[in-house]
Amino acid sequence: MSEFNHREIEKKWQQVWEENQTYKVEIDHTKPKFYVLDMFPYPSGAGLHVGHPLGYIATDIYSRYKRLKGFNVLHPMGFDSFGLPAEQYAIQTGQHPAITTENNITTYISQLKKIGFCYDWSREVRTSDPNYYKWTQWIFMELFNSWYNKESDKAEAIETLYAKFEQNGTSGVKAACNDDAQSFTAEEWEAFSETEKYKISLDYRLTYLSDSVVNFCPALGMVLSNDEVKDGVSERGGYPVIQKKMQQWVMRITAYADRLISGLDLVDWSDSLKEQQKNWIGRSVGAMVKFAISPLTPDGGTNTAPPSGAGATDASGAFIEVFTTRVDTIYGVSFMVLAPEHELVASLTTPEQKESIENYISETQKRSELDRMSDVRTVSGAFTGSYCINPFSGEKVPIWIADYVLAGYGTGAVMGVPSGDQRDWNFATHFGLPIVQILDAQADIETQADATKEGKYINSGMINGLEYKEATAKLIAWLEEKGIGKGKVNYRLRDAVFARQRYWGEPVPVFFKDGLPYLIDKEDLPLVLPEIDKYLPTEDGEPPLGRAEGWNYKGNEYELSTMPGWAGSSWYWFRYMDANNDQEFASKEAIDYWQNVDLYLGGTEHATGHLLYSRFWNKFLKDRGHVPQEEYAMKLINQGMIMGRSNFVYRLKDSDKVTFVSYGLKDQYETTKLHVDVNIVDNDILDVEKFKATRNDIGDDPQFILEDGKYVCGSEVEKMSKSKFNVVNPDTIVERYGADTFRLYEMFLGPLTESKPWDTRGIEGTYRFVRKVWRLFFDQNGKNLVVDTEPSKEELKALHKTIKKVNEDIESFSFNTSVSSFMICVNELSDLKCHKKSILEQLLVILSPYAPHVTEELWQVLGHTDSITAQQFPTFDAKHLVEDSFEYPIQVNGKVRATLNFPADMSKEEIEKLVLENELVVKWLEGAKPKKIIVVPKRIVNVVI
RNA sequence: GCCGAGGUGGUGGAACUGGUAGACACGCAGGACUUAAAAUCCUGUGAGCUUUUAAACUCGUACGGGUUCGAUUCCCGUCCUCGGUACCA
Repeated sequence: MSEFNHREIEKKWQQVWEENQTYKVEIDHTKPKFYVLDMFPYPSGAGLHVGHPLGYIATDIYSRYKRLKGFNVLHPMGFDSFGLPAEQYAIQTGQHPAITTENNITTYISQLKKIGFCYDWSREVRTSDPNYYKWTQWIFMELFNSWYNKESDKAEAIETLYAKFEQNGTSGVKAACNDDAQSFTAEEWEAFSETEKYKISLDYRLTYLSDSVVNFCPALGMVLSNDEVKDGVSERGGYPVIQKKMQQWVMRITAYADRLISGLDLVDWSDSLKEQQKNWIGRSVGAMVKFAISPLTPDGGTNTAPPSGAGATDASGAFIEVFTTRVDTIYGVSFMVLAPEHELVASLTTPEQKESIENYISETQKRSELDRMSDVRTVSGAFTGSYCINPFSGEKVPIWIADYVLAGYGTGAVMGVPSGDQRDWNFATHFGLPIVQILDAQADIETQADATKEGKYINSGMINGLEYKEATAKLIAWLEEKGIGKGKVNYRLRDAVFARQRYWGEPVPVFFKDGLPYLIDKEDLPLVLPEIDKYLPTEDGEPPLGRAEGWNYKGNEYELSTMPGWAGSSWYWFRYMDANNDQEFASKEAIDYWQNVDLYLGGTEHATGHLLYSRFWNKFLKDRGHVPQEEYAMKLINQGMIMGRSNFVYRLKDSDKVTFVSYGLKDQYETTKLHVDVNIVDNDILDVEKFKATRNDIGDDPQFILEDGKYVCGSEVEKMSKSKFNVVNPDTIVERYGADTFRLYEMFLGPLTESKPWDTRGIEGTYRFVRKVWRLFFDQNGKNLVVDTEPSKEELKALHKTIKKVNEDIESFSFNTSVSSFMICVNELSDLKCHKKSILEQLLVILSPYAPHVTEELWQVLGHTDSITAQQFPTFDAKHLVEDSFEYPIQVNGKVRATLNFPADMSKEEIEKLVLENELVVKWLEGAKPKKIIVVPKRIVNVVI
């Protein structure tokens, strides 16, 4: 084959690799292991677009590179195949999601195979496969059978908790548990029935049932994601959506909050990602404070304040508990705000306020949490009519409700300190509540809040004259002494809801008996998703699984919700280690060898979802002795998104005939901008005939106002999506330019971690590059040019420069600049007319991770019979980079203060002359403190002090 | 709103620790080869301006300030774009 034909070459080598199982990986103790993982995709119906493979190409290059460096590389691929879109499609068409998912995966695999990845496909996993989700369910059961012991700081089997209760009851037990868990003695424990004991244990287990708020659409009878809700109505149908409490399975991720923070020190992730996770967990140190409720007097008013400094809760014992990070500002409290969902709201509302409170609550129910947080400009709230007592000052504090307080964070109640918090200040100003200065350093609290911790306290009772630290300590000590509060660490992180009211997910291996949840027998795993007739909720609003006939466990009802999307993806990297094991989720031998992921690559959009949940599960599995490492992803890279480049046509408004005007002339008319399929646009020039033929919404005889006989389209960069007609399919690109060119171009587009637009035009450059590589081996007539002679100095220099650069670039994930280096190298070798075997051999090896097919082919042209994948990455030899410069010391006052570098071909005399001519520089150095010298090989450029 | 990232020619981007801004590539223009096209090769290409030429000068890294002999790079402020914001995966 002497004519370059990417189709033949790529087809041939993909076949050879498949037949020889070139990329099959086995445990091999003679080599160091290296585990490269991509975040596995959700197989959507639209197939892959050119944005998806970006990360896969990067990891593929890295894997191939590591292999050339002598590592045993695990590089698998699989599918996160449970999800909403397949279910949505099923609702619309009645097609079983398993079938559409299967089809989509088939498409994905064929698309991926065309790009020439070195995946070991024998290890493929699918989260929707019962052989896989058997183990997802198994992990769920392990979590259910565990509790978190804060003393040993790890999860333990629930039996150890029973043992502790038997010995000392709840005293001395430090557990992550539900807030309402009760206390009891060992004797009381013994007296409980088995059922009662079990019921108590439910408050401690790492998965538990809890009430949480969801978007519920009564018209659709469905729970919706925030995604599916737009402006308070459902995206589909536009029906109203309300916030509704629902009992759901929840995972106690908060037990791991501190370890999720400290574990970040063990991994090599970007600071910004670590920052995002830390902020998401949101550890804050503060205090819990109870505000006694001032009881209603018989005439409907409230009591006057009790004597100041009373502290103790009053006779009724009712109180509101708040969490605050600024207990030091407590003397500045001028109101109390509850979340509208707070459980005390109903009982606190006085008859006069009932109507306004109820109106406010119904308004709030229409707004999602995101709306409530985003919109800080609109201050809203309602007064309950009741008051509580500031335990320190004894002052009467009015109780309000407002939707800027969220039920899910802290206690769902906030003490309002308008002088120290801007949102409180806005609230107080809006409703005419007092603003009290509490620190002498607070400035200008008439116009805005000042959150300073500087200065000394004023108007602040027992802490007047103190500073922040002592004041906080004194207040907390007093609270703890009186038993009305305590210092507390709080987290923004909430326990993770582990249920979806949907069909297409893992069934939860739980049944209910006498209202209590029980696990099914492990022998009965997997609990396989049952067939149902329709994928909609039942008439009485139960999840779709409620439709399944005979869906019960030995006569007991199964849990009807399924697991969330993040379940299957929270442990999948272990499954790849031993993907076909039906005895364990992975064998001990495999886990011991592969340990954890050395390089993990995926989008930054997973920062606070998947990447937190999966770390949680990994830590849990480690605590229970199933896996060895505290963290599973040692190095993480976030690839950027590839955006689409949309094209537009401009349609005249108010015109009898359908008329489109070219981009350059559109400003002379009133036009409407319309998306046009980028696949019928070349270089921004519209193929008018194809446009006419493919659009049926433009009439029979559309008119075009052209410029220079062409219709020029406008363009914009947007997210790639079908609806924007800007999707580019990798298959088309691979067919036309080849996988090697495609791989090189994806890398050449820009830095891996940044988002960048796809522009098919630019691919010509890398296509030319690949053909230039071919031209180093064959001339235009297909004559083999390769000679086996000694390479010249220049040739070695060009090669080794590139070896060095490419090596450094791959290690630092700068794939874009290494492609540039290859281009420069090949240009230089072409200019030198270099066709020498020893140079070309090494060039092929370093290029092979990027362009595996063409290099494999040319490797054979050089007379080899083995695969290029079995080679060693060549070592860079510095001696070939001819010294361009040498050092020349600059003396100032007889002392060497600096050295300048000069081109090697300059004579001593010339340098003397230059230095003299640059007397200024030297003199300037004299008066300065030399810090650093910039070395520029070509010429003296600059001196830095 | 909050958290995180980013903004450099017509376009994608390069520039190592603060030291010649625009590497490499696309596009465009001109040329060679060709009956022609494709392919290939060569030259030019940030803006402005002076000059017959050679060449030089001024401006220029979102905007406004600051630090520095020197800023795309560091600091403060503003604007814009993207990701996340807990049931998309």
